[in-house]
Amino acid sequence: MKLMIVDGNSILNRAYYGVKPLSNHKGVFTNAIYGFFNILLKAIDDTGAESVAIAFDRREKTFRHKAVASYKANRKGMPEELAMQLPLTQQILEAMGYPVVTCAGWEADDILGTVSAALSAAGEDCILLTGDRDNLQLINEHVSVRLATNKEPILYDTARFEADYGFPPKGLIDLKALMGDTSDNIKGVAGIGEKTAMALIQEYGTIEALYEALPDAAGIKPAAKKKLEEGIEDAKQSKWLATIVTDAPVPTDSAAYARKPQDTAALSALLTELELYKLMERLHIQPSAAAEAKPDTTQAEVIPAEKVTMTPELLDTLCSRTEPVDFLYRDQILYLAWEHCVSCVTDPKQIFRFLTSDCPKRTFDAKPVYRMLMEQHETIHNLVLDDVICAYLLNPSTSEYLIERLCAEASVPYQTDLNSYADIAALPALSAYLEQQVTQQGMEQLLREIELPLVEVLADMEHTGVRVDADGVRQFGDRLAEDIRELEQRIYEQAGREFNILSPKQLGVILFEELGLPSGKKTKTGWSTNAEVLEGLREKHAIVDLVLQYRQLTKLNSTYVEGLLKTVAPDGRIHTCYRQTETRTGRISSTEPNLQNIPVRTPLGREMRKFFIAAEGCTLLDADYSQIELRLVAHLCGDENMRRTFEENHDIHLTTAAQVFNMPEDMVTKEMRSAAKAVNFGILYGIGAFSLSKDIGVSVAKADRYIKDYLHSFPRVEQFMNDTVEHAKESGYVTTLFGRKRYVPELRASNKMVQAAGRRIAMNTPVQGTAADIIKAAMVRVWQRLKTEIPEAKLILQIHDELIVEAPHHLAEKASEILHTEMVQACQLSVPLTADVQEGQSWYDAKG
DNA sequence: GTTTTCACG
DNA sequence: ACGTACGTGAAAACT
Repeated sequence: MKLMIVDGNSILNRAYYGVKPLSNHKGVFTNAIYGFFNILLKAIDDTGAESVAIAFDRREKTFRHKAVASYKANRKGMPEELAMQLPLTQQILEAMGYPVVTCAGWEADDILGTVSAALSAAGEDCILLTGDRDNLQLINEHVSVRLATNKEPILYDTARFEADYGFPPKGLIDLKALMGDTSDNIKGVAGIGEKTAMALIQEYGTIEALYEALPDAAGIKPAAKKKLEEGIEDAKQSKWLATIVTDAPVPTDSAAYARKPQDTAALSALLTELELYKLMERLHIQPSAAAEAKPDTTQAEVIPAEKVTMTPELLDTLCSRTEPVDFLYRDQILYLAWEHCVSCVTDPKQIFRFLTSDCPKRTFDAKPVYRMLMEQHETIHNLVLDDVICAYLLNPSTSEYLIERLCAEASVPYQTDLNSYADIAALPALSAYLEQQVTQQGMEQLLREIELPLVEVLADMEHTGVRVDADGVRQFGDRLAEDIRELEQRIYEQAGREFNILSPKQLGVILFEELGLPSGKKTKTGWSTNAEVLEGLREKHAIVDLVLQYRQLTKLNSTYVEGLLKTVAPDGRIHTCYRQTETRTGRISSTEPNLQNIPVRTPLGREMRKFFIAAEGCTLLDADYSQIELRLVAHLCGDENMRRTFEENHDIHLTTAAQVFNMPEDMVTKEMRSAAKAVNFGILYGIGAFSLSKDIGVSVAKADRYIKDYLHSFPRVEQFMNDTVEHAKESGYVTTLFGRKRYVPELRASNKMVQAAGRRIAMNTPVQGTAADIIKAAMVRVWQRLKTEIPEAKLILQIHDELIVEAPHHLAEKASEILHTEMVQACQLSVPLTADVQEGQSWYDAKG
């Protein structure tokens, strides 16, 4: 019966700093808990431990023998976000049945020391799980330590320890006695650092042996000798402090740590409340519906759903209902729910009959249903709610929306035993809850006028797709392949050997070791070789430029040429997938393929756009908003100078430069304008001097000056940013002009870096998010007008601030007028919105 | 499965 | 000592 004893505090601590911020929707932090169980469960799997005990500190006021030296007095108190996760972790462990061991006045490592010493004395093996190297002193032939690190855990036994340190595990105590440990308030011997201490312990083994040999030790420098002599009392006291005790009053019989039965209901309730769904999956735990009473309507009667046989007459009745019917369309079966009844329809004709009937309908994720119907030139009639859209509006930061999870959060009973009917049976109550929440949080208009109508618009855009000249793409790819082969040879020549140019690791070896180029920035795993670093090395060696070219060409070839060709449908068009519940700001994203990042910034990359072409007899209309985000800043903060610039349609970067550099506009140079432009963009992201300086190639001090001057010139901008952050700190979230919400839990973190990121998020989201609201509103308006006035013209692409319509030549002018009008009128602001519309046979031509 | 790089707004 | 602007998605290398 092999026991694993876990240093709970140490593992929780490591998990907290190792896992990015994570919290449930109420702002309870969960990252440490999540990381803790990942480490623990992995360790149990890997080591095959048969029983597990988890020790935690209980550092009560009770003075213990070591208190005299103000033991660990300077160890900082845990950050609040970590402290709140500690009792939760213990509760989860207890629900799982694992023994949680604490002892008033003793620390977790004392418990590890005591139990492991007792077991090994009795000849029993055990494993210690910890993130603290101090515990390595406990290793002996029966005790090994699994050390959790930022990367792979290391399993230390005596042999591994000696290989790493050059002395037996007990020597670790002596090592600390000499070199000290500030985090544990152990001072060690003044003037003796890690290097010297290592050498001494490797030579002498213990401080006792060292001091005995000291008077006539020849190998020790006189200076070190003197320090050692003076520090003898410190060394002795430090050794005592560094020794983990083995006599804590805890059970030392491994039978005392047997696992108890798991309380699955309690475990499920805890994990559901914390929204730790990944962990629940790993533990095979179902989310629980009764986590907590919610302060709202849907507490509701738990009337189990009744399965009803569908008949033509019943379907008729449903189709003419005036109350909403919930449906789900899955695997070509239509599931229906109404008034505690569930049923299903399999006949395609009947499915169409229902979906195109007049009765109000609700579903979870309508877009695929629209897509299915559009194949038959049909559409859903009278869709009044889409649950997945509501769930996204309520919290856009969720990675995945599942009916079962949402039910758990909404306290809607979820009857797993209904099997394939479980989702549909839960839908009526879930729909009611989500709709009520959206309304309560002031997002009803956003839902009704923008997001819900947009579902059909996106389905239609996907369905229509965009025509691609696949042969043209292939030829372009062939040209690239030739150039790539040539570059490859020249790079090998320069390097003196062949290697994988795309491997950052191998490239690093070539550049920084073999060619001896100056290595600057590092990533977690090695040297950074990104474009920015390489740009700086261009002058130093001819290979660098070739590598940059190679990267550009291979990127174009694999991501765009090959990637795009894979997705061209038999109709010669690409039907991208627009994702409406993906981004935290409200933007739409595009996948399979991503058509929102087709190259444009370099001449070669831009060539790609020549292959996105209009259908026969048609032309492409490309319309983009001009500086919509800066206009929004002007509107949101109410700065009069900025407002006037846009009102009079002046060059914003030029007027900004004139303001910041305090001079008339005709004195502003090109460089000054481009600096001002960089500042303007920086403002949108929550600028920092460091990044701005890199961006425009001036000193950090100068960049800092620019920012200060900017904020001084536009005090309302600074005021707005500050107010937004303050409001977000109080309420926990930020909103857009249309009421879209995003929670910013980062602002409540104690880590300064995380907090700073939270401030930038809080400043940027209202701007980026409102721009997203506006273009979505424009899309709905453009789509509706095209549909009724010129149905031959189709909206086909959206690239954040740009819309593309495909229209027959003779209708292009009318379509262009609709596109322009609906875009600029999508929202009334204190500044005008402007949109430029251009026309061409290809995307390249239409964006000249 | 994670990391690095790079494409876009 | 560290990392350094917001929001995305895809491919290749690496563990």
